[in-house]
Amino acid sequence: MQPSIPLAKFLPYQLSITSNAVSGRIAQEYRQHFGLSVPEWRVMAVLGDSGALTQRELTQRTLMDKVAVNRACKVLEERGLAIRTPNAQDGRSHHLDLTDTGRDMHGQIMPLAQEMERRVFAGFSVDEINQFRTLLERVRGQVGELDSDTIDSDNYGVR
Amino acid sequence: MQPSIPLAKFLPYQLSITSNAVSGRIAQEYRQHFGLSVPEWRVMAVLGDSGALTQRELTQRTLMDKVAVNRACKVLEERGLAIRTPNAQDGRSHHLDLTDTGRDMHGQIMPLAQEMERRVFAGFSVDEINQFRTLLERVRGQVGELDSDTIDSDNYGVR
DNA sequence: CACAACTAGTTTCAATTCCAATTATACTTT
DNA sequence: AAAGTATAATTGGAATTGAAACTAGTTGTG
Repeated sequence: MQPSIPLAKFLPYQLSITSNAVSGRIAQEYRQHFGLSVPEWRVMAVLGDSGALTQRELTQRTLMDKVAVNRACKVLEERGLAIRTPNAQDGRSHHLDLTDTGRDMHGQIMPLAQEMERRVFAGFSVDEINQFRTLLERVRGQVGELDSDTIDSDNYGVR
Repeated sequence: MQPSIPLAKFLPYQLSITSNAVSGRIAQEYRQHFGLSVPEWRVMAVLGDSGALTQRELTQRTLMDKVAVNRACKVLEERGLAIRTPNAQDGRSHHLDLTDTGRDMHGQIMPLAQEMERRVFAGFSVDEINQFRTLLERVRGQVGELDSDTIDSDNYGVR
């Protein structure tokens, strides 16, 4: 029998708990300061950055589920932070954009995000941060590759 | 007004989507091959590694919610993969351990985990893997630090 | 143009997750 | 040893999530 890795050494586990810790902390800040959930925050960040978009485009850019995007948009609209205007090119969708209030909030939100990023990566050199970013991207690319083929039991454990 | 980072460049976001991609992929494998959820898998991994433990100890070692641990244990017991025996030292808790069947499955599970890890990090050098591990640990430590103090609005945006 | 196939957005429902309350036992203090 | 406090496990219920169904509008094809 092979010696089994302890869970704590298992990289996907480390990745998961680290990500949860960071996300949890950030979610807490957004909630406290602005009463925004993470999906709501993401939609605002993208809208503030690109101007009016459809939900479809938001779904692509945030990599969130379309249901999550839809709910976030609904909340933002109800709170008067965003507004939907009809899409002349396509009657099924609308353009979503920040209102003035929303744009104001966006102006406050982004510095908080940057401050959080700065704090979470405090003590990292610029090189380390770039390295980290690169590694994350490569991992993600790798998972994308994997998604085509499935592991079968004749196919693992042996090199 | 400060220029706002596009969401895609925001490190906590990159961390989150990468972690989700990896976790999602791994969850899928466990479900397909063994019908196990991630919490169930984690409990099995730890038990197979350390021998009998109480739920409290499992909660500590997996960093999961105690409810999640409790439910995972219940399922494992029902499936005959683990068994609870009374704890002579403390009548409130029991010792949880893998059954022979559970131990068998553990023997199959760990190679799959290792194969997944290998695939996700295929193309990484040993140095890069260690680097990545170290960076993750440092980030997590940093978030722990942060958890004591809260950001207030007079306190960010300015270096 | 009519019909089929497709897509954006929304709703519904079921599963999961998370918090708070509960129960049973253990420990501490007087 | 009785009373109060603390802790392990469990349960119940509310909130969140995601998959699939549904609606309305669009695109492509004969």
